[in-house]
Amino acid sequence: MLSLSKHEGRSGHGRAQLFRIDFRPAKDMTVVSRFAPSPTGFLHIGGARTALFNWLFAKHHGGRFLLRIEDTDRQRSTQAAIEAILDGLTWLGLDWDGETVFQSTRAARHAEVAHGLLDAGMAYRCYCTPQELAAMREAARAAGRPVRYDGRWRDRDPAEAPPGVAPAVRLKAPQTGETVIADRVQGEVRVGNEQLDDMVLLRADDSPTYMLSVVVDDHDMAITHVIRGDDHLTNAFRQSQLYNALGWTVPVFAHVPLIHGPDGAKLSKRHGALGVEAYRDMGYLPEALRNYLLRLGWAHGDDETIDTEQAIAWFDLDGIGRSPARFDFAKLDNLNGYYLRAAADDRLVGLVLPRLERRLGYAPAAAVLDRLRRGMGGLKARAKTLEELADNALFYARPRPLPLDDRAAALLTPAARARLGRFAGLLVDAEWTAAALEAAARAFVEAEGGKLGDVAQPLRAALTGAAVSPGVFEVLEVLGRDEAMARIDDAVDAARAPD
RNA sequence: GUCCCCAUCGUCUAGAGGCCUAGGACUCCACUCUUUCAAGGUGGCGACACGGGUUCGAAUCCCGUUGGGGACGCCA
Repeated sequence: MLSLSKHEGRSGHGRAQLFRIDFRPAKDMTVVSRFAPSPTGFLHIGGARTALFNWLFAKHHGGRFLLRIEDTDRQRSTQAAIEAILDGLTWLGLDWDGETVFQSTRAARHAEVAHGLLDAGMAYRCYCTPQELAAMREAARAAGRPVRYDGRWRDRDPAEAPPGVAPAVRLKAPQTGETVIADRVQGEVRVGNEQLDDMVLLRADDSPTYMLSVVVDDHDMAITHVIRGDDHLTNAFRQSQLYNALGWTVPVFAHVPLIHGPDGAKLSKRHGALGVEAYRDMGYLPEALRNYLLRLGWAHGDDETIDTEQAIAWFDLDGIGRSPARFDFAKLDNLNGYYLRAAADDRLVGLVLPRLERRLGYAPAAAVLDRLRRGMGGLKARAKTLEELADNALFYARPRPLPLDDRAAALLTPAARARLGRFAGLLVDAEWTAAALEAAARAFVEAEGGKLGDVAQPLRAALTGAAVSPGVFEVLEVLGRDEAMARIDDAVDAARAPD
């Protein structure tokens, strides 16, 4: 029997020791993890992280990652939410093994287990009405006592049951001693059994409760590791009691701290508790979100940019911290910029195209597509998100004459336009590569006197309509001689137009 | 109210009693590179919540305080 104190269990060192002794899985034990969302809304960012951790853990150990939709609340579960969750996981690249399990289809099995407990005398029928229960809770709260069911039907003769009241089935939970959870993240957590009441297993309509369903399904699906948000930590005590009553092996628990908003409070919609599809729409790459979520509450030394292959090699439960982390868009942006720069140009073109179409109101022409392909290197280096990338790419897609923003207009002074006109004359039969064009520009300013910017900036304004863009000679090359000369002419001609 | 959990720069974190004058990353600032803006490079600002112990020695172990979070449904 292991008799480490709570505190030894909590320290990093002690924890490692504790689990070396207690939890080293048998050599032939295959890890089976699962993600078990309830389809009452989209796949939010916290759920996505939980799914990622489970997925990574299974991959790391060469095990299986299963998906179970906990749709036992028929009122609140929707088909749209199920699809949103599946889409979200798919977009994130978190594939699951085997068929998706729908918990609602297993109600009969759940009830069967509960009735077995009833037959064995380990559960009992409770005839309390909802009103009675509510009154009980209110009285306890008012008296400053713990709020829980008092077990009034636990040993009462069912013959005394009031007529017309359909009973719920409750577990006859231990009333003395304590229940201990050996949690891979939280350490050894214990609670006195007098703190826990007799949980409902079956409702009055014979439908199973979440508490029953989870335990039965995790057991039947042979789940070895339950990794979930630590809002479930107290549920783990009750579930542990149920496992014991059933004589089943308790899985390894790992309760991961929740993600908080920037103000430290529970993540709300305002903070970013959005569906993953919202992050997709905001222009984040799935690999960036995966990396960000991985580092939120988990660390591997000083490593920051960790691709998925590396994450699989490194991920384990010991690296998970126990304090809640706050969601930070600035860091996500930074990581997204990194993965944007690393992404293949063709892939980015595909992602940016629909965004351009939305801005333009029509599908860009083939020539534009070609420009995007060739100009992507300069474009992707300057964006944090695909939305920003699309904004910056717009000048490649817009028809002439290009609208000028204020700073670009300010750049095109009469003198600058005149200079641009003279430079354009040299361009007519120049070799059309960025390097040659830059050399030409340098030669031009050398001859005229002045800095490269004197010609490069007006050129940028003429070509892109903005004062900020990818390298102007790259833009020149990508646009091609005809389009570039036409854009320059537009700007120069405007100089001749009467004010 | 009861129970449980947490506490290192603004944020994410490294940290296993001496390698800590506390490291990295994001943000911010400066410089650099430079045709713009990014990216890159260099540097800077910036933290062990507080109080007691234990110890030759504490960010690290113990106790308490304070602050934060979570759970207390015939929801999941």
